[in-house]
Amino acid sequence: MGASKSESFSAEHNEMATLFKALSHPARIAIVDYLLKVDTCICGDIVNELPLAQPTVSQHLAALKNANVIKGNIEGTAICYCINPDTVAKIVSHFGAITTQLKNKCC
Amino acid sequence: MGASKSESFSAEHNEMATLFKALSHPARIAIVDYLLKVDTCICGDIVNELPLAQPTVSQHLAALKNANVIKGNIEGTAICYCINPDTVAKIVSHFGAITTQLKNKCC
DNA sequence: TTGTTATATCGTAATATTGCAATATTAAAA
DNA sequence: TTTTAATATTGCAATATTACGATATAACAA
Repeated sequence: MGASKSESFSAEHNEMATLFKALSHPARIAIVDYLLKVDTCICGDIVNELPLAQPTVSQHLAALKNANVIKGNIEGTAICYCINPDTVAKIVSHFGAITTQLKNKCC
Repeated sequence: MGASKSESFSAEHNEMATLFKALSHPARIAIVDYLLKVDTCICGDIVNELPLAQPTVSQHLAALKNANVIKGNIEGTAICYCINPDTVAKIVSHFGAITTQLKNKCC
């Protein structure tokens, strides 16, 4: 015992948890932030923007890609990353629902 | 080496990452969901709602409380938990900013 | 005081995450 | 083809998370 008992929870709860886990590291938040700041999606210098070694950044990018937070297109030798607006919309909608439910509370 | 290099990132990035980490487990998503479903904040039966042992649920509640996602008031023998609307507002605002930035993109 | 109920803490095992050096891969450039 | 640049993968050590039995604590009830 020790590992997460994800099978015991609903698919929706697991999906949201996976999404938040992808965003649960400052390096990955910084990557998302950077992708939003840069004008264009065409970029291949994320490694230089972070205080981490190249393999570590590659791992974080893979984690974000795996959770559909970002998309990556191969552009010659480089890779163009950009935010996946669908995933952002999913999170926005999740918190929209929470906000609505909170309005009908006393708290 | 192996631990997170959080000192190397901005306070804001760390804050958001900590918030998302609190929501990065299906049990904690389920707890938030349950607190929103229940009519009143006065509740002390969260343990029975989850497929986990009492100490484990207690740990998850502590994690959510620690990240200010929920608030807990002692009510005799039981404890009344409820969502912290300020933290929800913080996340909503974070994604509001992202959504605005995304609108000015090509992607 | 003694029991009962609700929740927290401790200790520990299983597993997951983080970070990086070394190395591999891939595609364009020379 | 050889070199170069960008990114991915492997292997491994350090650390963090998850889960739970056992036990502690805290407040009310009898």
